[in-house]
Amino acid sequence: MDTVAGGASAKLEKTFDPAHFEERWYRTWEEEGRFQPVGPPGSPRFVMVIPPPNVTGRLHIGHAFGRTLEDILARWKRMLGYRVLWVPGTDHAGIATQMVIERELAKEGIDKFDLGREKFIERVWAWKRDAKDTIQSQIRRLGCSLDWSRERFTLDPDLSEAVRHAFVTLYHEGLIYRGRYVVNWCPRCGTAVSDLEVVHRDVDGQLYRIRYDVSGVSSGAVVATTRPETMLGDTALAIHPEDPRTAKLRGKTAALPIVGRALPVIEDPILVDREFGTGIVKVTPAHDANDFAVGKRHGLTEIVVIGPDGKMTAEAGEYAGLDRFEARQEIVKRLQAENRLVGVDPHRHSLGHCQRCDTVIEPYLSTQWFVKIAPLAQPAIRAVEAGEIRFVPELWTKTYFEWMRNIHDWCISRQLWWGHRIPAFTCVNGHVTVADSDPDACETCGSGELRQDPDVLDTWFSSQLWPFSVFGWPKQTEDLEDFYPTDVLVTGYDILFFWVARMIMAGIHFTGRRPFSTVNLHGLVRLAGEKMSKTRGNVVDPLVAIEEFGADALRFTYASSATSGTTVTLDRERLSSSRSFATKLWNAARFTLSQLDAGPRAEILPGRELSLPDRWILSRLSATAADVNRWLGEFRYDEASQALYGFLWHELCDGYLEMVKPVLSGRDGDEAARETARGVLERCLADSLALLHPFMPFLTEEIWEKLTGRTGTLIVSPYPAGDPAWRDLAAEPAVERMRALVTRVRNFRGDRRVSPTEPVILSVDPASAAEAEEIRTLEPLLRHLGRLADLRFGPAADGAERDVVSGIAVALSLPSLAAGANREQIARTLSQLDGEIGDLAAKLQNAAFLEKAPPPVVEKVRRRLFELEQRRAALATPASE
RNA sequence: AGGCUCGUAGCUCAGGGGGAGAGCACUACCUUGACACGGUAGGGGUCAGCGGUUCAAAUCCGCUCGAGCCUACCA
Repeated sequence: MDTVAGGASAKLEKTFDPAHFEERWYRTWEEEGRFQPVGPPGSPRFVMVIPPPNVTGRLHIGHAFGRTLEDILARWKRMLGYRVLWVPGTDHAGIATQMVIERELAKEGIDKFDLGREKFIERVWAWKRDAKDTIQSQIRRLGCSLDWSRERFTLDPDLSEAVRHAFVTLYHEGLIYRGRYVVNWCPRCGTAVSDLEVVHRDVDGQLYRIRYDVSGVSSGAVVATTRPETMLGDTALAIHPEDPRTAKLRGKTAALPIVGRALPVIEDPILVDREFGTGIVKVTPAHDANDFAVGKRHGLTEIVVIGPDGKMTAEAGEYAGLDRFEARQEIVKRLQAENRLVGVDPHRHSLGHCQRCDTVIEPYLSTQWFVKIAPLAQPAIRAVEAGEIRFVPELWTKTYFEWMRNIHDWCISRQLWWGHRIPAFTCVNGHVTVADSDPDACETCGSGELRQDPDVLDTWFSSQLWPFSVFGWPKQTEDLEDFYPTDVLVTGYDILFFWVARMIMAGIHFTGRRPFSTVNLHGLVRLAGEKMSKTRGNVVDPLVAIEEFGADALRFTYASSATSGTTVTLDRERLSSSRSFATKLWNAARFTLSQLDAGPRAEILPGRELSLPDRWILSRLSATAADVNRWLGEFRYDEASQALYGFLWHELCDGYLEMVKPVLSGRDGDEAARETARGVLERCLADSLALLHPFMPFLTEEIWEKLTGRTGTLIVSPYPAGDPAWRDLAAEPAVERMRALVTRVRNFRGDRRVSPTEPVILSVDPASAAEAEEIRTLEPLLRHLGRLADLRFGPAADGAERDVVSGIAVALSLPSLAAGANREQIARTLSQLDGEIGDLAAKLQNAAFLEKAPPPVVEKVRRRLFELEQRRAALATPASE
């Protein structure tokens, strides 16, 4: 359909089909540079960086949720006149992506070691290009207004340079060190992982009690362990220095079963809990972080018996080559045979699993790189304490402090191929050189024989630089100057520690400034009660939802589901209801456009005489606009979308549209009123489109074009703030009273089970002249909407049913049918009234209430009691039939 | 083991010291010229339980029960 520019005469298709225009509008916006910041540097700006999705495959509905919220903010701020920049990009996601490629290779029967590091990395790059395209097209379909000309990838040359510079800087500051420690090791992934990448889960295991012989102590020493296979690496037994139960073991030497090694009995008050088990602990420094610390304190040997592949090492003697869990069974069997197994008890305990592949994590002694984190954490804690960075919802502040104040050093080296190679070079003499560019010679001894560390960095080491590396840091670029620090970061709370906390630390450390001022943490998306997660594979593609319901409906569903809680439930019913809402808007627009066949009229409003309904809907529009702005300012997307839903559907469509249909029909011959109503209608539609645009950009832009004749300009049109001059505190209650009267009439028919078209006679007996005047003004509407046979002023006629509505005494009757009053219904209402009247009366007899409650509250209770009593009196008066 | 969050209508969830709310679902009626992805009206809740503070508690405090999440080196 061709568009007609310059008038509001264009028609909308009868049926609403989002697929018809969504892609077209995205293309238009992009071609016209709407996603790029416009305006001179220094003018008010709004900057966000996307949380870069992993290039592991496709976007799932959780990502789409976060991006929708960001786009709502971006579009809102853009319409408010800010210079908006939202930077897109993707994350190489080291371990996650490497796993995906390994799986792909496995399908082809290829082992990555046969392929070799370089060829493997080539494969990943090829994969990455496809995945990036997929993700980008998904984000486009969602309508996100990202500036694609600035798209970044964490492995881009300049971003890699930033990573290297960060590493080198921290190293020279003494904040990165290399050392041999027990780390979390995933035998399947073949790499160390950080504490955060270990998922703890309770599992049912066994606690084995094993007797070790001790020279001079006939009973020996019984130790308890959940991991008998590690005993092969025992190098001591430990007791508490003040435990009388184990005092006889002091200074003795034990013999390690199976192996026969002599184990000193050491005393360590930190390791040994006197309350637990036998009070004797086997010490395995190479396979337990606590034992490692004890080993350091007591100078114990570290014997590695489980290798990086999870199999027993040569140190394990006859068990060498066995898988760690097989070895456990064999050792238990052997101990049993040797009569050393004193007992086995079921034992439920927490066990670490690999976040990526769920393999049981092995504490493994190896040489790794670490970030000394405490000096970085301090300023990051202070920034939040000082309010320079704010979390929304606020409750996350506590969680942040909790973690930051108990933070541990961060293991950043990964034994992977996909990622940023660690810029450390070791010479033949073992000296380490760390530099921004590859060194030719060792900086200590000048040796030219250098070998770069084969490991790569934890993905999050590069992600933490994202808010400034995307702008060219460490170079002092214009972009960095202009767009950093950013304003708002929107992300899921699940990466508060992984990413947000680390960005705050890195941002402050490297740039001296907080990376953003507000962190909006949203909940995690569940679909039909099922938990979403990348590794579980039950992800749902947002494109499927877009194809079925339209991007606008998906977005509106996200917005209205975005409560401040920790989970967001996405279900089909909700999507379907959002689509209905889109359809409702479409049809309201169709109707409005059909009334505006001679061009726009909103500008004629100033100086015109407005009817009560006109004043009412403009007042509601103004209030709604103010509310939406306020809610968005508080990141309450749910409240904002609800306000719009309520206004558009229940006030504009159900209310105003129905009220003005008689005027618009022209049958009453009041041309001036008709023109005014058209103007009001146009104003309401235009502002509704603008208000809804951040939530439903495609549909609103489509209608906007038909309404204004301006193509693709809604995205940069001003966002309605809610004109206070339109607030009308007289029109609102007047129209609402009238609506209540109409409802009462319909209700009356319903009680009597007569047709909605059955004429009813309504008598009203206003208490004041002002009220009478108000009702007379609204009389045509009351007659029309209530389908009244007659509207009479004065006391109730014989046979009528009496009531009080909004303080107005009314009487209802059916002229045609002698339908008797619905006694049951009335009796039920009366008993409800009696209950409430009793409560209120008791309140007013309570001296303490009268004395202590604020006068307005007391007054309110009085008024309400009065109204209820009026109603009771009216209803209780038997109609004189 | 600690910490956090949550228990409100059949479902999903807002609200949060003074008259229990929304959307969906449900019931009845309505082919009214924007819309049946519609309209009109209606039913439905001792706001998890117990105790406390208060003139007043769904709302604040404590405890109990239940659910979820996070952190943690208990052999």
